[in-house]
Amino acid sequence: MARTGRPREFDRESAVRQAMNLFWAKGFESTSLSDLKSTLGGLSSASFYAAFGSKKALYEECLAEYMGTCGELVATLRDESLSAREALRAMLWRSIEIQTSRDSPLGCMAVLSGIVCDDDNADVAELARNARKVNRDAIADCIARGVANGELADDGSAEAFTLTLDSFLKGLAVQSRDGISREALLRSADQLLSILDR
Amino acid sequence: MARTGRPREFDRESAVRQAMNLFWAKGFESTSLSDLKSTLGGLSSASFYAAFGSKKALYEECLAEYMGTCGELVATLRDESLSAREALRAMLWRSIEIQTSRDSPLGCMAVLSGIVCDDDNADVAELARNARKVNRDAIADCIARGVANGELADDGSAEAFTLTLDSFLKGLAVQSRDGISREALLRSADQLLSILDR
DNA sequence: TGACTTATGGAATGGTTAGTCCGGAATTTG
DNA sequence: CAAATTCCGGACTAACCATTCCATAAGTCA
Repeated sequence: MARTGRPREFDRESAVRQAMNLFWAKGFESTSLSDLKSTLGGLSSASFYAAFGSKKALYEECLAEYMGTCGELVATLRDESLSAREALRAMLWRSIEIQTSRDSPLGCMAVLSGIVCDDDNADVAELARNARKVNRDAIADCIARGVANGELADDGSAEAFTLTLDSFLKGLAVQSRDGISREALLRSADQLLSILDR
Repeated sequence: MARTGRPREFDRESAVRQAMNLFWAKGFESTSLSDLKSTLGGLSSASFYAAFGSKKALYEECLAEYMGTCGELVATLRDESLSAREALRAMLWRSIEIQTSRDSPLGCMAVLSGIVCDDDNADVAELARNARKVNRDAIADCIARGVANGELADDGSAEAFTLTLDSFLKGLAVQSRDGISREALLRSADQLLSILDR
């Protein structure tokens, strides 16, 4: 059943992707409605609000889009065809590749776009925080899997290693923004994994 | 020679410290002039601009204050009475203590307050970036010192280790904001240093 | 005392913010 | 064809933004 009424003049999906890149690059608060409207093809306020509801609602959509594409690490971590160590390494490499890619903003949207906020945007900060927690939990699960199948030492260091990896991962967002090269970060990631060699 | 003219009615030094806490907690852009004026004792616009020049100038002062006090890690790293490893460990512990302290905002001001910015606040972002670089260079120097005196292996991994530590350190800012406990982060930091035990 | 200097309260600046509203245009359905 | 539905351009709102201005107050110096 086709939709009745006048058809939308822009592609909503690609608009969300463009908005995602804007929020990713500038953060939630520094991205203004007029930024968004002009980037998404010069649409009017009426069109914007009819299509997306509000700036916050669009941000939420963009963050979900990000976590389902560029920021997607969970699938790698859960890939049972890889050993835990291979999965962790693949996750780090994938993340570094995306964070340092020139085809998208530097760094990680979930880290950069919603840590520091005005009080009345606390809900935006919480969305980003939840997104970060999803990744942290997936890292913990991956390590637990390695411990369970005997691949990793069962010496009580699993929680610490989760945080070590996760902190490093989040630091990458800043390093990428600061212009540290992909190659240097990759070497650093491999060195970090050598913790498992003891 | 005493200053002439009507004396200022507030303590400029303590005002800078209070402003530092505000910028630290909320970032540069989310901290508004009215936030600042009311927090610094309800002073007027005239008094604010007479004392500090502009919002950006005050931010610069606050960042310098931060780097000279709470964010001060360079002195620890250069402490020649400590071995390189001891210095690195002391630096990490000090940083975690401050970033997770309840007596000041969570996380690191140099990381949180100036990564994501509007285009016309690019100079603010650069101030914060320079502050971060100071710490990174100090870490590199400390590791170089350890290599030079034979304490650390001279196997070409120094640059990677600098980045590994520095990325972890910056990730701490996010973890602290996300409510990760001090104790867990300290365990994680010690695990990270075990890279040196190979 | 009077000249000078600096700080203060408060009003006013021009610009931007997110969001609303309305009249008209474009489409589907009957 | 007419009715119903949806979208669009653009004017509009009310709040907030950093900053400036001015008359006045409170000091020092000679």
